Parts: sequence; structure tokens; C-alpha cells
Amino acid sequence: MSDNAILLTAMAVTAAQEPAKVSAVDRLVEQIRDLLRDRALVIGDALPTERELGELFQASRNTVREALQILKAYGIVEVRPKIGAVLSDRHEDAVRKLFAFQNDISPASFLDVQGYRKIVEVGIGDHIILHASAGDLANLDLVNSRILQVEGVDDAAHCDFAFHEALVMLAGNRTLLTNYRLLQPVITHIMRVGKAKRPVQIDTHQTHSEIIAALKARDRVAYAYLISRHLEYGQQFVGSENIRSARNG
Amino acid sequence: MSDNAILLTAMAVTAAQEPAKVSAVDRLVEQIRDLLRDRALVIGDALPTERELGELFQASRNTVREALQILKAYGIVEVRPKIGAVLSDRHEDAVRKLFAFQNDISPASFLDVQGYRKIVEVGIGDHIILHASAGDLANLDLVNSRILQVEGVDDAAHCDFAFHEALVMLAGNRTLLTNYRLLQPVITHIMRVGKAKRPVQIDTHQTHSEIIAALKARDRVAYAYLISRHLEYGQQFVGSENIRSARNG
DNA sequence: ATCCTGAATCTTGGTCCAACAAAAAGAAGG
DNA sequence: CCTTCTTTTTGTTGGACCAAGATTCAGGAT
Repeated sequence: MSDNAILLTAMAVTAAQEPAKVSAVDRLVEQIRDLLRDRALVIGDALPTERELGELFQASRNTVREALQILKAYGIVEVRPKIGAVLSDRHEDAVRKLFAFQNDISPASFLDVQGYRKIVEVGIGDHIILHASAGDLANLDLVNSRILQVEGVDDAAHCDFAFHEALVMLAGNRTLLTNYRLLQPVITHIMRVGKAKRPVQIDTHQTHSEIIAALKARDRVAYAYLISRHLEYGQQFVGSENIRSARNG
Repeated sequence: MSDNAILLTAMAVTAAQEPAKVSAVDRLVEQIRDLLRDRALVIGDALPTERELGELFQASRNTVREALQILKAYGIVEVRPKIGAVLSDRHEDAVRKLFAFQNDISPASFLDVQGYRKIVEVGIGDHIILHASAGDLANLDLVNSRILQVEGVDDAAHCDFAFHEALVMLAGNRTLLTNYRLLQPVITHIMRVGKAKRPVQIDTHQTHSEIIAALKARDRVAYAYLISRHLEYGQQFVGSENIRSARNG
């Protein structure tokens, strides 16, 4: 079976579950996507104007606009008055925003997110210890030092997240990093609540330093222990009254 | 600092980065979202008609439609002709679709995704061994057995994914499961390509059985070894010519 | 009288057209 | 180089028509 046959099969399946109910707007979304690919446009390039798109694909300008709203929601294009629609690189932002959409943060999900982080951040230890260079670890020190220089709960939370993000980055896996970043709004919100309850950036910096030291010593047991303890630490400060909705966090 | 203060701060920040450039469509999206929350609508409930929404919020019907297209892209509502817009539970589907959007699968990303799976599926071993009941593991057997009963590359890929999904499910972490499911289109596409090249469902079933056996024996070393080898196995069958776009996979 | 049925009607989303306002880019003039 | 004017393009509105599905209602069967 050739790849083309596979693709045709897949297309037939998708066609079967959407039985010819294709609206003009959906068709336009596909056509515009194809246009982007065929012209090999890059980030920042401008699309044709709404009227041109309408004439090009035989659709009304309203239909074009509805299709562009969808592409905009997907972060594929950004549309500015007079400029028109330009190809955007906000795709990941859109995914993140959508992911966090309508996500109320309950104490249960707090524990859940921390559990996720424990699985991931402990799990990457072996890979970091095996593959991280001295420069990589020095960079971790740099990121960690920033937390001492900021004022305010919000900035501290972002620095804290940046450290853990840098850690995940060292795992060298793009998919993992993308997924971890999806949780950024949720994680930073959790950090904000924790730091508001008990604002001790010094402690955070110290704990991070110990984690980095374990990595420098290539001590995977110590790393696993320290990162687990670090992630479990905040749980005692989280009660049901401390977590609220994180809309647009 | 109270939680309310934190929320107000967060709102001020989001407001600051969107300096009063709120379009009528964006305003409508917010207003409709508020409407959903204020009326405490549940999945399946119908919104007012487009004309009513327009009158309610002093907007043209075209503007209402553009706002609805965004909500639809977000999976918040589903709009059926004559019925109108109804509250949808397709939010996660929308996230998944958006996540897979514009994701071409190169050999590099194939390796990346398999690397992600190795980190995750190895990492959850300890938790499964500690917490999975005999019934959980028996259920794994059940899921695994289905792969012997299906015909065709597509169904086999879905059964294969279902097994690994069940595995991740046993980790007992909702966040991890959600993130893993995000990759479903990509993973099943990879599986389809592999199985098309070399369709051996018997082998897959056998390997899965060995993995289950390791879990039943509470042997974490054997589990880690078997799952790693299982995930590395397909790499030899993947050349650059075998992987294509997984759009709408 | 009650219930079923089928046609007529009414509602609603899908699409299109025309128009005007606002904003921004580009041209023209100092 | 700066300012002003023109033009283009998006933002928004109102209205129109169609097709499909829901509703209503009349009429016949039981």
C-alpha cells in the first residue's frame, strides 16, 4: 500500500464523517490554507485583500471575513486594518489560549497539574544528566538568578516558570516542551497564589540552586528527590479558598 | 494580598496589553461568553437566535455571526441550521484539532514524538506499578485483545493508540492524559505509516502482552525496558519518503 | 372525540449585496 | 523632512433571499 493510498484512505474517512455538509465558510478556510501553502508564504507576508479573496474563490466578502475570523482564532493569520491579513506566528499562543479557555482551577486540578509536573520533570532527569553540557547548566544558573532581581508576585511567578521551562528545554524534546508550555497559564497562576500566600523568593532560588547542583554532579537520585520535594512543597499552602478561575491568566 | 487583588492585577495586565482596541466582534465574544455563564447554561442548551443576540447586544447579525464563528472554532458552541447555536462539549476536540493544525510530520518530528512518548510512558511506570489494581491490568488485556479483531491499517492504528492511551490513563493524572490525547492525530498517523509498511498486528499484540505481564509482576525495570524497546522499534521502518502531512489525521 | 398524517407556514441559519465609517498607507505639496 | 490630502482596505451595519428544518393546522381514519 503506497503512501498516496494511505492519504486517500484518510481523506475518504474524513469525508465520510462529514457527509457533503461543507459550508462555504469551511470551504474557504481550506482554500485559504491551501493558498498559504501553495504560495509558500512566510510569517509576516500579507494575504490578498478580503475583496480579492472573495473574487478569487467566488465568495462574498462576508463569507471571506467569517473564514478569516476562524483563521484568526487559530492563530494562523493576524488581520490589521488597512494592511489586511498577514501570516502570523501566534499559532502556539492560540493553542495555549484555547487550552486554558474555560479552565477553572480547583484544588483537585492543582494537585493534578503538580502531579503532571512531577512525572515530567522527574522523568527528564536521566536525559538531562546524560546530555546537558556545562554551558546548559550554567544557563540554568543564569535563569535562576533572575528571580532575585524581580519585585512582585507576578514577575516572580514568571521567573519561576522560566526556570522550570528551561529545565524541560534541556530534555531536548520539542513535543514535550510544547505540551509543557501549554500549561503555562495554569502553572504561573498556581505559582502566583503560592507566592502571594508566602512570598519567599530566596527559598525558591536556593531550592533551584540545589537542583542545578545535583545536575552538575550528575546525581540522578538527588535530582529526583529534590525536584519531587520542590513540587510537593507548595501543596500545604493551597486551600480551597485560595484558588480561583484563571481565565485569561 | 488577597486573591481578589491577584485577579484584579491579572485583569489589569490583560487589559493593558489590549489597549482599548476592542472590536465589536471581540466584545460580542466576551458578551456571549458572559451570557453563557450568567444563564448557567449546560451542554446542549440553545443560545438565543442570531437575530436575538444582535438585538440583545446592539450588533448587526453579521457581527454576531463572526463572533459565533470564533466561539465555534473554540469548540464552545456548535451551530446547527434552524436549531441555532447550542452549547457544545467539543472543547477538547477543538484544542486537539487546533493543536494538529498545520503540523506537517517530518522524520525529525517523528523521532521527537516517539521521544516524548518514551519520556511519558516510561515515566508513568512507577505510578502504575504502585497503584494499578488487578482489574486495571485486566482491562489492559481487554483493550489489547481488540487489535487482533480488526481489519485494516486504520483500525489497527486506533486500537494500538487505545492501548497506549489506556496505559497513560492508569497513571491517574488528568492533565497528562489530556496532553497525551492532544497528540492522537500525530501518533495514529505514525502508527498507520508503520503498519502500512509492515502490517504485523500479532507482533504488536505480543509486545503489548509482555508489557502487561511486566506490570502484573510489578517489575519496573522490565516495564521500562519493554516499553522503550517497543517505542524504538518502529524507527527503522521510517524513511523520509514514508511520512507525509497528517492534516485532519 | 381522539389520534395520526401530511401539507402549508413560519422560523432560522447560510450567503450575498450595498453602503458608510474609520484608519492607515501612500501620494502630493510645502 | 514634515504636513496634508487622497485612496485603499478593513470594520460594521442593514437588508435581502434561499434552503432546510420546526411548527402548526386542517383533514381524514379509527
